[in-house]
Amino acid sequence: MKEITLKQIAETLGISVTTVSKALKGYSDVNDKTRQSVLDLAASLNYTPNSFAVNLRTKESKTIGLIIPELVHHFFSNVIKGIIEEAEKNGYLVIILQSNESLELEKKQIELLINKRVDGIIISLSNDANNEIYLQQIIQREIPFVQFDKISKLLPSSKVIINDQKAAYQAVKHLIDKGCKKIAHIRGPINPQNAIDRFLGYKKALEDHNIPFDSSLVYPCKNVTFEEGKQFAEKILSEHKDVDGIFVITDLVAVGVLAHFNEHQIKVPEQIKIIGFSNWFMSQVITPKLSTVDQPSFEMGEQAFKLLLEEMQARKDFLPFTPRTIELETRVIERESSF
Amino acid sequence: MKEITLKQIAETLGISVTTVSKALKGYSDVNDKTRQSVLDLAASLNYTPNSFAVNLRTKESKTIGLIIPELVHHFFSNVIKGIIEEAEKNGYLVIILQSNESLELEKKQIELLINKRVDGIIISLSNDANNEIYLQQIIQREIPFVQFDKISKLLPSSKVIINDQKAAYQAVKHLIDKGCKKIAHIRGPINPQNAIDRFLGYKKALEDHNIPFDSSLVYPCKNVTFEEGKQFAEKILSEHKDVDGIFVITDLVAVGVLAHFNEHQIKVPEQIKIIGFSNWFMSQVITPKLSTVDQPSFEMGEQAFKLLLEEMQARKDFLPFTPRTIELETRVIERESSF
DNA sequence: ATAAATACCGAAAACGTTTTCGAAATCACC
DNA sequence: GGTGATTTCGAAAACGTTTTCGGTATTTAT
Repeated sequence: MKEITLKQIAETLGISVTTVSKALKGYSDVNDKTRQSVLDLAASLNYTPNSFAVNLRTKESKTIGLIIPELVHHFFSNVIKGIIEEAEKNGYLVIILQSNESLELEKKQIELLINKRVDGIIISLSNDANNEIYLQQIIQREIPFVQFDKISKLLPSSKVIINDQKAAYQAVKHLIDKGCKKIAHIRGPINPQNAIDRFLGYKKALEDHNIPFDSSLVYPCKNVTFEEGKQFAEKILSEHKDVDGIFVITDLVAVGVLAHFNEHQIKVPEQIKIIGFSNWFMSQVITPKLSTVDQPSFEMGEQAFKLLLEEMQARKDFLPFTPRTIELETRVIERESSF
Repeated sequence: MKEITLKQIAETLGISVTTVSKALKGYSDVNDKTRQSVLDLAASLNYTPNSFAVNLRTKESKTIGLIIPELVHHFFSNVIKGIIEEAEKNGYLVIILQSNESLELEKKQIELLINKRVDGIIISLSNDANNEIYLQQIIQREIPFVQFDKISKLLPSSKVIINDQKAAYQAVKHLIDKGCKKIAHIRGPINPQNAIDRFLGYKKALEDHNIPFDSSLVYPCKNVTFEEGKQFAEKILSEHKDVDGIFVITDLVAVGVLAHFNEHQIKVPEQIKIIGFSNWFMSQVITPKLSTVDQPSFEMGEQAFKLLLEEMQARKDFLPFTPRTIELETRVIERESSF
């Protein structure tokens, strides 16, 4: 069971390696008959080119790298799915790494991918990352590079994002429209851009509707977990009895809030209305069904790969490339938790 | 910004490429001083070996392929996480593909991975796959190969599984112990081995406890979705009013059942007790909390990679390798839905 | 002093492909 | 039959690394 090579085909056919290669690659300077005999033999031997050699020769591997903070997460799995499917359509494979929200790991993984000489890199940053040198180095080395969701605005690369500020604004406005007067916000960690933007959207919606902003109504998550949702729900109840609405950074945490309220006979939406973020599958399954902001995760993955492909092709053709940013639409989904 | 190569280092140092390579790889036949100068220069130039060339020369890429039926799935994301982490520890990267339960895609993807010459393949089969030729070909070509979860028993490869029959037996026995007399089973599709085994476990538990097996109490899923759970819940109620227990193939479907019962004021566990499978995170969040069978998904991933590594190393050293099967432990988790 | 052992280095082949460039052979045309 | 165009082919270089093998030069032992 030895590997079939061009050389073997050439020898059994009594022609040169060059001609075999050309025949297989559809060059015009090879006779129809010889081409046919090459194709026939290659097919019967089940020949496939040695990709290691092709990589070396062509300097590309048709493989891209993807780094995400956390794999086991509805939003990210959907993005990954979008990336993989779009990549496969275009003949690319995807190597996935997860940073576990660790700067150290993220750095190491980027170097890993660069050393592997992937054709491009897609990344959603860990919480603490920002304008780190190891990120700038990707751009300096002219490696095609796309950020999505959790991005560094400073880094001049292509990006796929939603307008977090606007989306949050609409979510909070929805609560206000439903009659809420005192709205708390369970926000994400301090650093990530999208947590900041959602917070700003929350604040602006209040101001635009003449509701005074009260910083004691803002509760920052550390790990963005179900458990934190339960804890903050309790804290909110004890610190601000008259809160009648909560805008939560993401559905998972909002479900924690709901769980706590269910256990303590707090009526949602009668006493407190809740809206989450990202339209997790489970949010329409629990009781009461959770209102949320739909975030097109699968499409985000597709677009991220498309942007990367643009840059990869531009670089290959030595064309100039200027990064693009794609902003996807979101929409409020009204369900029982904010009726 | 040109790529640094051994040749460049050799030329600036006035020595041969050979010596540079040896110095970097710690060969003993190179003088300490020359080694040091090579290491220094390499470090200052930020040299990293061209992996395409290394791959070609060493005939390995330190990359493995992983094919799963569906990425957006709590169980599979956890397995993937286990595989990636274990692989990274050992210097391997992971290319992920998803078959979407399509035989066609699965076949194409395996060929893709073989042509990419990955060092090994880990797979969880799509529902319809069994002993297909394209699977046998992996083994014939002596590509290190591990199956997990949804496996083909006939295929002589390493495997990581749970004892589905035993686990199902224990789940049903749990319902019986709790007093259930007429237990329905919402099972998986006809083909996959684990659906078959869980069904057999269900049947055996009934027989061992003198409960007659009634095939009209078995409801096979097609797509194993939340929606199917709701539909079967309704069907069971209309066809068998006196059912007092249901064993469901997986938590997601069981949550659908619960949702339907909640909507129609069927009391769980008072009227009907329910137990699911795989200990999905959500199962302890919904009301009532779902009893289930814990399936160690992360560990399954770790073990799968370890088995693959064993085989990869054996092949590299031309040692004989006989496939191993690792069976992981499961345990029934009792929660509110079966009190 | 010579012989044998050791330390250090480099030429060269090999991995398998792609592509350039020139040569040979065939053809068309007057 | 001679010229030029066209068709068809292959030699060779290149991608960057690893490893074998032999050759000096130096050291050690006698």
